Amino acid sequence: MAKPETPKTAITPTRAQDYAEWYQQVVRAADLAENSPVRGCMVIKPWGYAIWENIQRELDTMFKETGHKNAYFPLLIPKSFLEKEAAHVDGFAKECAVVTHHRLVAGPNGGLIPDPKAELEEPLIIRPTSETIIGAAFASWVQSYRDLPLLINQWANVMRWELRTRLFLRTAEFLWQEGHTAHSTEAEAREETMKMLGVYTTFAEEYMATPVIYGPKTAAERFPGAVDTFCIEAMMQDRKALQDGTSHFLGQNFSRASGIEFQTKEETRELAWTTSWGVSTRLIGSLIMTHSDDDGLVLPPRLAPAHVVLLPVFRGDESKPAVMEYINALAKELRQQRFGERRVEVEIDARDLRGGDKQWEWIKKGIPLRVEVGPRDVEANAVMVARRDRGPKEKAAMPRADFVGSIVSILNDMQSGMFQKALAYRNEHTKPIDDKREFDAFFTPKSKVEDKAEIHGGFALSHWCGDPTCEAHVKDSLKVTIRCVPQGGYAGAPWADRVEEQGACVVCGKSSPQRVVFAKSY
RNA sequence: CGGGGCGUAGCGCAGUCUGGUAGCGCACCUGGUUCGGGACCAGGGGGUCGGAGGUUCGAAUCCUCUCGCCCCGACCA
Repeated sequence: MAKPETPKTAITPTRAQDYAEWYQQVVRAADLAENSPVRGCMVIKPWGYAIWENIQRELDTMFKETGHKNAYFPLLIPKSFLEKEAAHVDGFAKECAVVTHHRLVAGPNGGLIPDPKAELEEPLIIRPTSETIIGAAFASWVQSYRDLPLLINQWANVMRWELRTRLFLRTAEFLWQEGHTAHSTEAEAREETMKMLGVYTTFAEEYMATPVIYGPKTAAERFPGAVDTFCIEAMMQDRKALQDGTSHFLGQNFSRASGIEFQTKEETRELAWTTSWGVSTRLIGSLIMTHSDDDGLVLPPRLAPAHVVLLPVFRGDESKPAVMEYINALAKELRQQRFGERRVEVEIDARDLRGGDKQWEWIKKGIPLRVEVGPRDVEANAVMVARRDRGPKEKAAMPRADFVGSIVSILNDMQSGMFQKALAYRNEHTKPIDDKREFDAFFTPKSKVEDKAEIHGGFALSHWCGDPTCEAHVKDSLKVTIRCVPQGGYAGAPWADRVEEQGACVVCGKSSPQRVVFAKSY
């Protein structure tokens, strides 16, 4: 009996059929994470966590190279701390988990209830972000201008009681890093803000193979309590924008709230200027939606948990020892190669599974290279190499020495190929638009099916007068927001020289100094 | 939190209207034939039908209340 309908793709539905469902299926097929019994919280599985560890390692190196030190602050924040900065309260109050008791007792109907006698005098908030608790520490650390700048980073989990969650993109608890710095001058704090935005841009482009547009947010999109928020924005394959990272210039708002004061050389007392900046496990969602295809995950080699899987092919048990010996030796040779700051990471999959199943499993997990080794290869001193950026059936025989000698350049080639592909896609779907009707049409799906609109839109480079009313109008009518006022990240794009043109606001027609990025977003 | 949909084996589903004591495909295990490949034959294991109450001789099925997930909206890294 022949299989009735062999699907042409490993992931069902495809991106074009149902992008949101495709995303979920890729996460599952690649074994990255799953929903946990805890509302809105995910279990990050080994393959997914390994990606996060790679993100962490590379970023951590970059933070340290720019002078930052890691530290750790409490998970719980006294409610009164959060109340210190008015805008901050407004931004986060609605999504805070609150700890009110410190003991459980047996309840009337069995089970446990919080002990009424053990209610906390002051509730504690599970940190949604740590500006206030770190601010309190900074206040006691900083006395003199000689104590500045203070350059701290924290790797931590935070919790925001999100109403609608999606694995990696928005979970109630997520992992991130938050940099917090304090400076003696505004100029220096602003410089720090931009420096870290630059670090994120470099990381996105060189490690995630993701082109990003960077620049300031509008006031409406600003971090609660910040003077200026800057971001890096990437385009997903459904052409929606995803913010990959943010860097905030906090002015003196938080130092005023937390009392971060220092004595200057001139013996005056001044408030420090602070910044904060962060990226989260959301980056993994970004990776998935930027690069993956209808056969599953595609990983940039620089962040892949492993670069190559060796798949032994046996013809009966008698060939097994020779093949395994060959594979083990090959693995050793490969691991001696260095790819970037890491060695070449090799998986050996000798599980007693059918070859086809194994191949597809690794395709779905997005490993960059699959290498088959069978008796014929042992005899010919060769390998069969398949690349994740090519078709699933496409493979090529290579002399073993050539493969070992060229694996690093193959991985580099894949890495840059992925960036170029993502860049071409983003540039293609970024359009200068001046006419309001064209703008509306750009963001309106053509299909009449309400719940499953086709992939449409992209980044509209349009003029905005700066009036929040015009911004709100676009948001209300089209669900489109201003992602950022572009300052860079688009050199060489066909439309690059049109960004800084003067023009007329696409909503009201008043004059505008430059184009901004409008898009639907995650 | 508002609107819609859905919770039945690891995954995908049927059965629910018209209560009668749980089934299909894939996955998993065993044996065999295959196999540089998303096999085939035979046999087998696995489910308190999301949870709690209720109606009934009898509930996956009817009623009430809950919890969770997905999609759309508001909010957001």
